Amino acid sequence: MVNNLTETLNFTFAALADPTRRAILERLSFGDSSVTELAAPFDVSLPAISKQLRVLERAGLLTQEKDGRVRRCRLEAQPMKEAVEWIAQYQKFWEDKLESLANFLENVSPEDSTLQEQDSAENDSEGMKP
Amino acid sequence: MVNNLTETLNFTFAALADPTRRAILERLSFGDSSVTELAAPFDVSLPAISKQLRVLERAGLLTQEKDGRVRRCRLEAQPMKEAVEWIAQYQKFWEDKLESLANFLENVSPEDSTLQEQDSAENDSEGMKP
DNA sequence: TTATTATTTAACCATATGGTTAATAATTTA
DNA sequence: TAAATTATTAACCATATGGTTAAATAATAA
Repeated sequence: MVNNLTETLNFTFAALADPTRRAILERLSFGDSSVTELAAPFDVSLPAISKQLRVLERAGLLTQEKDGRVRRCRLEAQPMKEAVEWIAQYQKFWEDKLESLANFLENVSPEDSTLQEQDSAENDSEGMKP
Repeated sequence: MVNNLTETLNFTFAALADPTRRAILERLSFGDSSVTELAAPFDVSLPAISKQLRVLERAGLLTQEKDGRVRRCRLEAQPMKEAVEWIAQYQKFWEDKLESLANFLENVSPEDSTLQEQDSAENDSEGMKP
């Protein structure tokens, strides 16, 4: 595990950059899970998953507890909090963007100024709950 | 630039995983900047920074606008919003943790239950504004 | 005790990343 | 026009990443 902010952010963002690892975290958000269970949805070998778990562990996003021959994996969300807090300093930049868009729309067509989240759902399974 | 959520998250988190790139983004949060200006604080070559800018561009976190022989770099925060929204689904996990800690402290010493952010400031310059 | 199950470690491979120096392109200044 | 400035591209290198298969370790079941 990691002790200072810079390393926490390095390892946390790196861990979150892989879709398999993000899917593993989503699975764990429904409850603790064994390694085999975690590996099941993916078309890769168990050692591959084992490596992904090391990466998540390094970031402090996952802990393993030995329970007989099974290892119970648990989500640890704390590093995400630090990641979100780092990103939060930029919030005003994307909010400003939205506000100027909102203002633009208001000026152009005052009757229809609803801001709609454009959802590029095409070819995208992120966020699917199993 | 990137069109679907999974790729946005892949590239955005990957871009944020490097401390040099995060520092570049912080610099840009104070205003647009040339490549040379961006490179100045770092002890690496200009081509190295140029590569980092490509990574930020790939994630849609930066745009460059040609202005004579200078390229004006600009922060684009939108992908961070998507990153934060992905992480936000885990918010309750770190909040629950804090709450149970708060409850624990209340039970142990009801007079001194203030939650203090432990700040491991040692060897850590993240978040320093230039 | 011998299998079986769960998981990791070891050794390897291809590709990605982050850095270098040298050369090139484009623009401005002298 | 020649020189200087800004930045990129090219070619290269070391290390990291994400995958593989085979072997090893540990615990439960037969």
